[in-house]
Amino acid sequence: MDFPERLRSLRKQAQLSQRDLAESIGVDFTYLSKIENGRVEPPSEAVLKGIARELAGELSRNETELGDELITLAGKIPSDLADTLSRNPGAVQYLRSLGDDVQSLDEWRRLIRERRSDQR
Amino acid sequence: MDFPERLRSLRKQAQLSQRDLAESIGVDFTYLSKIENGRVEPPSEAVLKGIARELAGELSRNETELGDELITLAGKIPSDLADTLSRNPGAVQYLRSLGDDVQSLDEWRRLIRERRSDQR
DNA sequence: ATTGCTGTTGATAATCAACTCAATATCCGC
DNA sequence: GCGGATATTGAGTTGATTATCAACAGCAAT
Repeated sequence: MDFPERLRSLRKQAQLSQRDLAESIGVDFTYLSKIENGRVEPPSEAVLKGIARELAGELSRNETELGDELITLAGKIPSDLADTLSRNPGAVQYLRSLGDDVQSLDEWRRLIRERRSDQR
Repeated sequence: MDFPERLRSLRKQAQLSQRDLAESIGVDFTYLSKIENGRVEPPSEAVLKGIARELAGELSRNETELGDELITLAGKIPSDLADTLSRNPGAVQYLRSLGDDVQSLDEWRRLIRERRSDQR
């Protein structure tokens, strides 16, 4: 599911109109419409986080996690993570060392598990 | 060393004038001047890669690696890595799982070594 | 003291991202 | 099929990003 569909689906699950959601996050409702129809690029991270904040409650979901879902679906990198990356040049090298052969979601999950077991 | 200083230093090592370098990458030389003096933000990734391409030869350095150095010094994330990250939602989770306790360059180096030994 | 190279600066332009506003269309219960 | 809520569209605004251009200054060799 792409970002526009996903947003519309989540908003409907939360039983909010475009107007209601838009007003609660402080943007014009016509802008939400365009986003949901893919007529414009996904919005800024600030708006995405606003959406996550409003929807998380209604949907009983963790706000940060929902934010990350929306942000990555929108093709962006959460800015706190981006900051970590650009402050740590080694991190970029590290990702390059992984990048080519770690393409699937499962591979990333495996890395997380490995790391958890390392720490024990 | 910050980005402007580093760029000037590399350019001088390569024995190129601002004019020469600028022309070879297709920007105005006055723009390079401003960049080296920190009068403007570091340039786009396209320009940074152009710089890396031209300097790598002169300095006998790997072009991609030099590009990464410049791009991260400029406070950006190489776009191919950014793409990998946003196409792999798990990668964001993975980085979150590392982020807090992997702050130093040495830690990232250690992760790279660990991974290399895993593969053998 | 002029020529030729190098670097710096101020003003300004082009492009793009992220929106808003006014108008119009669609849907839905009555 | 009317009225009120809801959604869509086209045109325009604003600020940031990413540069260019014209002008000028320092310096070194001729």
